[in-house]
Amino acid sequence: MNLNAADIQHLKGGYLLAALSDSEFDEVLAHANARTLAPGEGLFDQGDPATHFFFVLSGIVKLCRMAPSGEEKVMDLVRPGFFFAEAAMFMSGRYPINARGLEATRLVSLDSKHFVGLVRGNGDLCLRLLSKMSQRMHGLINEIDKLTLHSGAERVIGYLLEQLPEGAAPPSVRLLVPKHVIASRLGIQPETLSRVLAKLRAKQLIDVHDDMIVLNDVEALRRLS
Amino acid sequence: MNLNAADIQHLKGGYLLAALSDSEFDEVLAHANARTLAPGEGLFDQGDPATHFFFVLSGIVKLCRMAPSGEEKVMDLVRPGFFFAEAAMFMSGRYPINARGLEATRLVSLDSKHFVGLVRGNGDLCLRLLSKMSQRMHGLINEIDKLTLHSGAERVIGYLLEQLPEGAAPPSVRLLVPKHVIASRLGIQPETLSRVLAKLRAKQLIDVHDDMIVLNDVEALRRLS
DNA sequence: GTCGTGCCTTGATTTAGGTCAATCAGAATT
DNA sequence: AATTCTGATTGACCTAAATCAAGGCACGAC
Repeated sequence: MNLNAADIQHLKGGYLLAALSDSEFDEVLAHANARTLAPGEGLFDQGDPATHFFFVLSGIVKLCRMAPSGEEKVMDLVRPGFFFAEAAMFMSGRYPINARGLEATRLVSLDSKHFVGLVRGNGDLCLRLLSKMSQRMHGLINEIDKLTLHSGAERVIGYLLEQLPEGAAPPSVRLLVPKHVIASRLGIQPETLSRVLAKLRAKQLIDVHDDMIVLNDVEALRRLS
Repeated sequence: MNLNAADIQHLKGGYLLAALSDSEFDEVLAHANARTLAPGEGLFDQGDPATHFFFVLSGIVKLCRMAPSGEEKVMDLVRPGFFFAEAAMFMSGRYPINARGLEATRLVSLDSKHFVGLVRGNGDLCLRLLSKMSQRMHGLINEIDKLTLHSGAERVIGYLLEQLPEGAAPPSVRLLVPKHVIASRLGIQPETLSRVLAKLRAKQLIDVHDDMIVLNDVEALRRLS
């Protein structure tokens, strides 16, 4: 086993496992392994059998799909403290997307089959899972209508506001992934993202210093969302 | 109780309830009511407390969201034999979308709270639910990248192929909802849908007779998907 | 140093699709 | 039959964003 005490504490705090008793948690741990990803390294591909689900310890995992043209669309960026691929576990057993490390990343790999067995005997955990999944579904529904109902500029502003930490003064966002990745996440081209930011800067609504963006007028931005 | 024997049979065949024992099913039935919707009549609105989930007996239910501008975006069209709003049940307790009858519609309304209580004691049912929800999540993920990666024309073709019944000869699709509703479903304007269909017709790929569309070359269409 | 290489920005051009408006057909109402 | 209404179609136009292309700037390698 290659997880240290801090990792285990981290993992225990994750949404899905918080409902487990100590003995259940230990059992899950017995079927868990730490793993590292190099920048750009693939973890699994769309269509692979969904044998495991994962928890991010450090770094960032990119969940994306490939268009027939070869172009890739980023579906989600998973940060430390979050699970991913836990939904595929109950399905036909295939991952619906690709997962790859965006930078050097450490994660925990958990055995799907074993976990499903555990869930079968634990109603509370089961409900927690159901809630978690429907939460993510609402997120996806939101995503869909943002993509269809809102313009590129509105999506950019929405993303900035989402990323804004609670009481940060001055209100600012640090982009911890390259801009072209954010662009893909928002369904636009890097050039468009660049232009949108330039426009917002021209209107004095934000200041951009490299990957640090200061929101000068959160209220005004929220109105434009 | 205003459900007849055929309705009950229909309901029992629905995905979520097939896993129930007879006594459990009867219990659910005791908390169920039939309901009718007039064309355009609202069932619930985005933000309403999610007290019930539903099963469509006949007609079509439109699940949609309102843009700030007042324009509506159709998220899904629910046909007879399918459940909806079952995901919201486990969540914060608010519906994330509006539901309204697209035409005269009969449906069964089921008590969420009661059903959640039932799930708590039934591991099998729980897993079935989890599977069902992750299935729908995959669908939503697909939807997202169709919207971002594919052009309007491609989405139209994809929709036609989806609607195509299995061994229909000649391969044809009957549009059972108005074209402007389909357009919204696909994230385009009615005019654009009209033009796309006109273009496909010009290329001899389809024939349009009112709401009946004949696919002359399924293979070619699939290549364009 | 200088040469790459990757990432971002900026400009010029093109294009898919939205908007506006006119027309038309079918269904419903008088 | 005349009339309004609703939805579909078509055309003319416009706009947001993609695409193509050219630098700029920081970084590491040599």
